[in-house]
Order: sequence, then C-alpha cells, then structure tokens
Amino acid sequence: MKDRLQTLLGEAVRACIEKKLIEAEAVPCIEINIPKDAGHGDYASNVAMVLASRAKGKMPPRRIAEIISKNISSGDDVLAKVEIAGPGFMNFFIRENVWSTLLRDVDELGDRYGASHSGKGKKIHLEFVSANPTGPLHIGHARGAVVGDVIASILEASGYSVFCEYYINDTGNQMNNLGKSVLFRYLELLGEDVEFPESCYQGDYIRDLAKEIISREGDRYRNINQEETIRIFTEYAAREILKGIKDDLMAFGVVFDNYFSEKDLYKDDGVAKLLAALEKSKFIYNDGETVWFRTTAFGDEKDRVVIRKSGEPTYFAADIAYHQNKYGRSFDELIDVWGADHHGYIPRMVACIEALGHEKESLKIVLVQLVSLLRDGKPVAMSTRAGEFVTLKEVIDEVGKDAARYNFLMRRSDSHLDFDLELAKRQSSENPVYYVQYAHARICSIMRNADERGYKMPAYDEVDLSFLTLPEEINLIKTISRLPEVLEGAALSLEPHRLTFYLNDFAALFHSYYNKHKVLSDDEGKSTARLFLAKSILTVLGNALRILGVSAPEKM
RNA sequence: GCGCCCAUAGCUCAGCUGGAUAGAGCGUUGGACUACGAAUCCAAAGGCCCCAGGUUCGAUUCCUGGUGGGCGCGCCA
Repeated sequence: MKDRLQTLLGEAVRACIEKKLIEAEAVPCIEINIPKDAGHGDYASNVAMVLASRAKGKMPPRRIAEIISKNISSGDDVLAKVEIAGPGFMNFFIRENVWSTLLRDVDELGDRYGASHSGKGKKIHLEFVSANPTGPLHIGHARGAVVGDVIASILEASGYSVFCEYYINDTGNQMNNLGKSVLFRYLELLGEDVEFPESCYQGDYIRDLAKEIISREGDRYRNINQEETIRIFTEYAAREILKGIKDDLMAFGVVFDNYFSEKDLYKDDGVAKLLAALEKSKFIYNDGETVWFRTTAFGDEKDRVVIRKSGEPTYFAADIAYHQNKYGRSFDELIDVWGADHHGYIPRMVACIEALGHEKESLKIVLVQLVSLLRDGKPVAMSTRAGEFVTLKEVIDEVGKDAARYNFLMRRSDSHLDFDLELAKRQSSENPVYYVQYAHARICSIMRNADERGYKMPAYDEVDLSFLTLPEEINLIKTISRLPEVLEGAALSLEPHRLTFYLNDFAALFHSYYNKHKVLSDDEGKSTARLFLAKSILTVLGNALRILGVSAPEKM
C-alpha cells in the first residue's frame, strides 16, 4: 500500500514539475511515513516542505502541497481524500473498503507473505560467531549467533542470496595454548607432579579431553617430544571442541553453510603470495625486521604489522587473505558480525578492503554488544580463561531455545543487554516470547473451535470482508500490510530487533481485539469474515516467528 | 592522553535515517473470566529526551563544546 502511494505521489510531483507548476530541478526522494496520530491520515508525506526549502521560499509549502494534490492521478480509486495540514504535510486517507483487499496477498502467498525481491538476488557473504575452538560457546557468543542467523533469514526473505560462514581461528598462540593446556592436564592425570600454568585454559572441559586421550591411548605421550605432543593434542582438542560447538549451534537453531578453517589460507603459501602482491602496490612494506600494512593510507591511526619479527604472520594477515578469499568467491557484499569489543579493528579492516581494490561499502560490519548474564538480578561472573562461564548449551537447557533467542532479539544489537536466566525461563507476563506465542496459540484454538462448529476456512474470493468494519479490524489489517516494509527496513539496516518490536505490537493489537470482540458468533457472515482475518493474523505471526527462528506453537 | 559507542518514564529499552501532542514492557494504583485459552485485556499516574550553543520551516535525531558511563588503543585473537 505504501509503495502504491509512493508511485502515485511521485508521478504527481513529476507532472507538476514538468508542467512548471512547481520550480524544481529534480524530483526529490519521496518520503512517506505513517503518522502517529490517526487524525493525520493513514499516510503522510513531507514532499511539499522539501520542495519549498529547495525553491528558496518562493512558494509556501502549503501552496505546493495543494498543487501536488490536485495533480494526483484520479484514476486510482484508493484515496478517499488528501488533506494539507500543519506547515505543509500532505495527509492521505485511504478508502475504508480498500484495506481488506490487502488480505488477498496474505491468502495467496501464505508462508511467503512478507517476502520481497528488493535484494534482487544479490549475493551476500555473512560471517558470524567465528569463535576460537578453544572452549565451548558461552552466552556471549550466543547473541552474535542469533543476530547473525536472523539477519541471514531477514535478508533471504528480502530477496538476497545469503551464504553463512563460520571462520575457525585454528592457528596461532591461542591454539598452541590449548594443546599445552591439555598436555598439562594429561600429565597431571597420569600422576606427574606438574604445576598447571595460570596462562592455560582452566575449564573442566580440558580435563575431560585429557581423560579421553588417556582412555584411548594411555600414557604413550608421557615421555616423547613435547612440542610434537602439543601439536597432536592441539589438533585433537580443536576438532573435539569444534564438534561440540557445531552441536550447540544446531540445538540453538543456528546453521552454517560452511565452516572455514584459517589453516586453509596458508595452504600453497596463500597468505605469503597475497602479501607479495600487495607489496607491489606499495600497501605493504618491509622495514628490515617486520612487514607492515600501510593502513594509514586509508585513515587508520597507525600502520599494522602483518609479519612479525619472528617471521610469523599476524591474525590480521590471515584476515586480509580471508576477506580476499571471500571476494574471490564472487560475493557482491560482505557482512561481518563482530563483538563490539573489536570495534577498534574496523579501520584496518576497511583499509584492507580498499587496498584490495574493493568498494568500502561492500563490507558492512555489525557490532554486537556483549551480554551481562544475571540470575535474579545478580551478575554471574564469567571468564573464559578461568573456566568460569555459563555455556550456550546450559542456557538452552535451562531457559529453552525460543526464550533465549527472543531475548537476544529484543534490543538493538549494539546496545548492552542484560540476560537474566530466571526472568528468561519464567512463564509470565514478564517474558515477551510467550506474549507473541500465546497470540498464535490462541488463534489456533479459535480454529479448532471453528472446525468443531462446522466452519470451513473460506478462500479470499468466497468471503465477504465488508463485515470487517471495526477500527480494531482495520488496524489489524494495516499492521498486516506493514510486514513487507518492516522486513525490508530490517534488511536494509541489518536490524533484526525491528521484527521483534513489530511482532510485539501486532500481538498486542490482536490480544486487545480478542478481548473485546468474539470471532465466532451467531452471525455467520461476520464470523466467516473474522475467521478469515484471524487466519491472516496467524499467517503473519507464523511467518515472522519462523524468520526469528522461534517456534509458533498451536497449544501451550 | 587519543579514538569509537551510549545517555529518553522509578527500571529495561523503542523511536522507522530531520516531522505534527515523545512510545512500549516491567514495576505502582484501580478494574475485567457462567462468552472462542486471564501466559490476556481496560484505565490511571509517571518526562528539562544529560547540559550549553549551532544548522532550518521543524532537532530526541545532524554539527561543535562540555558532563557522566562502556569499550578500544599488542609484533593477542
């Protein structure tokens, strides 16, 4: 509906300019929004004021609005009236009987309702989670996982083609540290008198891995070359931990198209070759000891090391190669979802994108703030190194997938989030997941009732929707019609929380309607029309919940 | 010290990229089940949108400077 109005208004403005009724160099961007106050119409636009300011006050905005409104094509019978209000707003009133026609789309499209083609099939690479395989995923990773997963769904629904990838940082010091940690636990379990270093991973899962090795291979590593053993243990531990990570993500409803190993970047000297190529373009230089990337050429505050004095490449070096690799797989756009504590890393990453000859805008970075875990309002201490943390698995087991996911989506990603375990599993009004799911279950219950009473669910053409005249009903239909724009906006801004807020508002409208009016009554025509509306609501709730990866129960 | 993010009701947060009288949930107070599910609804109270300037028809939103908080500033990842 909004789109329709937009073209209508756009044509009117163009006509006015061509006929020289309004002085303007070009047709401005037509903005249409939904006013908060119903008295200001169903939609409103500020074009007249925009045009007035461009024309340098030669013509008052209200006058411009008048001219435009007179030139709106009368061939379209959607508009009841156009009012000019305030400093020059144009308020559009849609004919009451037009709204119900919007339900045709819902009926015809079913579970595809809300989807669009605005992404035009653009190929997007989406990287998220990417946690080191040095320990199980904890609650901090969980938010990034859900945000990434839902962004993927939203983009898919908006007509993009999305490829989800988990980047495994399986090289470097941290990994070595992991192997060493397992070795120390191993020796400890075999009765050796060793002191477990503080710098090593303290979590119990390390001991479990060591036990596993002992039960399978005994003490054969006790007296052989330690460096070699660490290498073997590192590989073993990383593989096992990654397996656990994949299982946990699966249980959380997060699925990747690919897990990309950092190790693969070093095959065939890939990283070295890339750096050599960049050296030719002068973005890489060697000061005799270390190799630097000239990120300052693109606004970073200092140049960054890519090859250490020791000859080892840095994490950044691999990351450059990784991003180049992504572009090599012909994606149109890259999206990285990062923990907000990595924000300082953005300038150098963007610099490297530019140095590689790609558009700065082709890489988008979504920052996800870390989560403070609470239990009954009291903070739960967390530290990966010390092994004190609540794992993702524990959260899923305790509060459930639906509540956990929904809780992570209730705020903008870049805003701090308190996650209270007790609150999240409480089945009460304090917990918004159930509010939305309850609406869904309630409608299902109505359907069961209708079925018992012998109602058949009508198709769009068989139902007389002129029975839907209550303001609540019109409002519900209007909100239903907003789903496509909400999804599109969420896709454009990469903000999944918009969908959550929409769902809450929508469920509220339904609950209110439900409490005031009966769907099923003695009036058969009215009942059928309302039943049809209820089914449309069910479709929208179901579609939106599916995108969020939250289940839509029929009973609860 | 420098950089990034944040500051909106008692609390937790939205505010659609600059729009009209700033919203929601929780909490508080008072009401609604012999009607399709009360995990629901209705009503009330609650505000210097941190402060001071600036940009313009118009600012919670953009700019500058403060104040208060979070994070980052490794040849860690």
